[in-house]
Amino acid sequence: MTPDKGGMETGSSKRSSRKRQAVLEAATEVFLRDGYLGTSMDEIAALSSVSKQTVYKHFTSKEALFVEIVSSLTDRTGDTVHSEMPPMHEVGDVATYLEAYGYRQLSIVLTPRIMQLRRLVIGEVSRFPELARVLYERGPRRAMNELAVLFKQLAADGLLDIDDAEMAAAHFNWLVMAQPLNQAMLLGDGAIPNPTELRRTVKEGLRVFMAAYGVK
Amino acid sequence: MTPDKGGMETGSSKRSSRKRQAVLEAATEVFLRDGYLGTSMDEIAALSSVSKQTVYKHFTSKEALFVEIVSSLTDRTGDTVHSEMPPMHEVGDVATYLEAYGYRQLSIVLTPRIMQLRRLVIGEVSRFPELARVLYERGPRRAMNELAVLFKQLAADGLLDIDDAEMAAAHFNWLVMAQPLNQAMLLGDGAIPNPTELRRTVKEGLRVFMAAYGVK
DNA sequence: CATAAACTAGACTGCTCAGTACCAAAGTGG
DNA sequence: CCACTTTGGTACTGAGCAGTCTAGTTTATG
Repeated sequence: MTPDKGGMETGSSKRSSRKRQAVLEAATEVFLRDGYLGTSMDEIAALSSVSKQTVYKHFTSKEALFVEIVSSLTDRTGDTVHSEMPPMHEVGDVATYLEAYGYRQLSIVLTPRIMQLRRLVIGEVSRFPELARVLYERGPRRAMNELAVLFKQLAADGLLDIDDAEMAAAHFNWLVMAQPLNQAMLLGDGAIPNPTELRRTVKEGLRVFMAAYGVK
Repeated sequence: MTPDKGGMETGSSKRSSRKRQAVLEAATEVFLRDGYLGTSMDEIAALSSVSKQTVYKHFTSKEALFVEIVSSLTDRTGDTVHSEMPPMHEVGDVATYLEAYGYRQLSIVLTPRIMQLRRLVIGEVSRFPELARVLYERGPRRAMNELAVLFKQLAADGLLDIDDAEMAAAHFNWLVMAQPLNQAMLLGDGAIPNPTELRRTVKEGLRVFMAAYGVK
């Protein structure tokens, strides 16, 4: 038994959690690069400068390590996307706000690391359906839900002409994201557009959106 | 040497090509189900009721077999999508034509087999970048190119108000496809919408498109 | 029926891998 | 400074896999 007396239970010795962190970082890198089956525990141990024994002290199995890493990445990404966006308290007009929102969204999602995560999870849908479901919920689903809430408010304020807020959210989301996302998905990280191109994508998508949902 | 006298060179003996076909079908099923690394050549041989030797007589390696299967599937799918669509010789109005086009597109792409192909290829982007590139070219890229041609014509005829036909093609394509595609991609084949829902997706996407690109 | 080609069955090579066992070395806490 | 826990290194188990090889069997063909 560990001498776990009383209160704090942060992480026993400091060394242990340092090692754990090293394993997590190395495993993240290798899994993202080579996929689940393409990754070996020996490689993870080597890259994290840790013995295999230690890896198995912190994580019960390859599967557990994989699930932990993907879940953690998914959570952190989702939180990054949906943090600190001024809640539309009169940032000017609707179009300006939506343009900033869309550009922000795009530049976060179109990142090599996040694209690799998406590819990894999609490739493992049949082996780890839960991970894919979570990625969907915390990714596009969450974004569209929050957009729908915003759109309902804007419609109530007479700033947008929207019947079905969920549908409008999907339209906005994909008008902005779909083309660069799907392109980079298949053509690789080298096909991630530069900021100038992303700006244009957002502007043009927003133009279409406002033509359909803007107040005349 | 094979007694290959003179003209025809269809497929030497008939048995050989039957076996070859059996291997292709079995391999397609297994690769789509278990992925590249998750598939073993023994399993393919067993499922096709053929000896391993015969598998290797027809395909030089696992990699070659995989490439052949994915390429073939990609080609056939691309051809299916882009075949026999009446070339808009006055099918009525533009909206009706585009709605039929969009629905057709959606119902072909949102099929378990094609979704699995997409997932498979995306999961192997780093191992087989060529396959992903080809899937992109013959899939969305090709669809959008042909749409752009159509749009240029329609704009010239004064039936649509379009500046950038490529951009408009991307908008139409993703307004219709993005939501159900991305959803089914991550949530699995059980999340493929039924025809009624697809109809609605197309109608609503088209509504937005026409609001932005229709002539007033 | 004879001959050559294709096929089958299964063993086999050489390799990789997940997970475990063992022991010595090093860090930690009192 | 001493007991105790955590590592490191490494070898090992048991399994799977790509690809080859051998020897015998089936099939097509003239």
